[in-house]
Amino acid sequence: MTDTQAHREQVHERVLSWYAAHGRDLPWRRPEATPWGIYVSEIMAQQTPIARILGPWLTWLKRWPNPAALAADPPAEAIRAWDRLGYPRRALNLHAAATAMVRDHDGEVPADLDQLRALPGVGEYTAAAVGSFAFGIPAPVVDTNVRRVLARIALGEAQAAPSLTKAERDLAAAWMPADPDDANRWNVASMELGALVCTARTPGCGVCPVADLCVWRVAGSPAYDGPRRPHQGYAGTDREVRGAIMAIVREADAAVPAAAFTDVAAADRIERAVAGLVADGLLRLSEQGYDLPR
DNA sequence: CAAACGTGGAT
DNA sequence: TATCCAAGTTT
Repeated sequence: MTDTQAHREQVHERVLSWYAAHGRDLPWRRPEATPWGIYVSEIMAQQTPIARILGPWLTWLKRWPNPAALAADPPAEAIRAWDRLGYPRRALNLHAAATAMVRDHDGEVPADLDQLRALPGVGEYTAAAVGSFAFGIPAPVVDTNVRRVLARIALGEAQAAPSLTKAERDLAAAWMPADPDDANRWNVASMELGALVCTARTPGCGVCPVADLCVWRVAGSPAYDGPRRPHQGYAGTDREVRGAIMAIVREADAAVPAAAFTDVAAADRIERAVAGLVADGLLRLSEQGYDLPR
């Protein structure tokens, strides 16, 4: 009974109606949301909890309602507006992508998977997500939520492997409903199920619409026995130093001298972090010191 | 392919 | 307090 075509269709039905009743009313999901708004939401959501991007998204879209508006401002403004969302290269990428949209796509978000994928900061996931949510292209959207949902429902495993495998891509593709509209709804609905019910830490199997169809659940929710995801530390890393330096430069009114960073860490670590930030284009060295790119 | 890349809330 | 985890991408 498990993982047959009939099983999948039953799961589709239940998850789609669950989403219709319980999906969140996020601003980029509303009918009036533009491809640009959806694009910005996807970049902001990379490795970042949805709750944390809500405010910044509203601010961002009000200030830069379309790609041309953002492209008209210097990258420094995008980096400042990004504030503490993390991975500030995403702000730089967003600005560069807006510039590319103006230059190559008539100021619009391209409605094509390959053209999306060619934009800076857009990988396999984001291209599929923007394609599906903004343009109705029924590409499999395989994010961390979908991976976990499929691992449990279809494979009977508590969690997905540490990194996306070809087997998982194939599985996600096989699970796509044949009808394009259903496929696009399945993308957002299965992601939402993973975000709200089929969560990593304490899954809400008691309220899950497909608990009785879940291979993992039916097997008694066995513990994960595969390889663990490598632990990503932060304290003592260059990332920590880079973050502290960027915070100082963001909040300064003018270029700051290197001396402004001395309290952040040991001199050699500061030197390495600054060099990296300059190489990444997040920092610029002028006569007066370091500032954001213009 | 492994490792780098920010930040903060939850357990 | 320590670790985990969050709509990934790039090199």
